[in-house]
Amino acid sequence: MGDIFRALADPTRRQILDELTIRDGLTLFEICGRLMMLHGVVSSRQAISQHLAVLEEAGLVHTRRVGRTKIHELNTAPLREIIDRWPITP
Amino acid sequence: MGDIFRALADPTRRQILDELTIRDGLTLFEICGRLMMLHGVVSSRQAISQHLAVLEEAGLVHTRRVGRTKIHELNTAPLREIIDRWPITP
DNA sequence: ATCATAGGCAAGCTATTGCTTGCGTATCAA
DNA sequence: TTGATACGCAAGCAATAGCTTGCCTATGAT
Repeated sequence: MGDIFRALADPTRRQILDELTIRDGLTLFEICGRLMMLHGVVSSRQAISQHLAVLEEAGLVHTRRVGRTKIHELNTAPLREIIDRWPITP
Repeated sequence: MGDIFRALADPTRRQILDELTIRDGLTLFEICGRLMMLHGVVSSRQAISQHLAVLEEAGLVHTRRVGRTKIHELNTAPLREIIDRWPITP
């Protein structure tokens, strides 16, 4: 299992999580398109693919292949580690 | 205001937050000592000082000077941004 | 069978990060 | 006032991260 903190450290990766929060189950190309349209992200497909690999290693994204596409699904469960580790005092 | 995600990305900085969670209001030298004793961290004083600066810029640590020492206090409030941004679904 | 689509792999480059080193400043004790 | 303690500043260095480039594989359509 990878490092969720390192995965969250990159702003593009956080925007990918934002997109999956809005609309889950996107393919790589769909994520590329939405990031460019809605956030002005200009990264290449390979860059996004590498970001998705980091997110997947951290357990924040689960994937499954459907035909020649790959569906990416958000999994926020690992974020619980953060609030368990440093309790948020109001 | 700095980037809390980048601040959390480094393992030494996370251990600093751990120490402040156990015992709050430590000085730089106390943090250095406890990190070395309890976690086997071998970083220099300057390295820890730079880490604390990053944590302070991110708002995760507040400081106040007392004589010639500097008291570091944990502030977990910025962590709320994380759970607000990506709701944790059980 | 041919071609286009969706994605993977790996090497190379550049910017950033974390660390060290050396010196400087402020506070306290003697 | 002299010395020791606690910390700050800034330049330099090595490791890492993110990105690009080029080529490859697999699935689906015609």
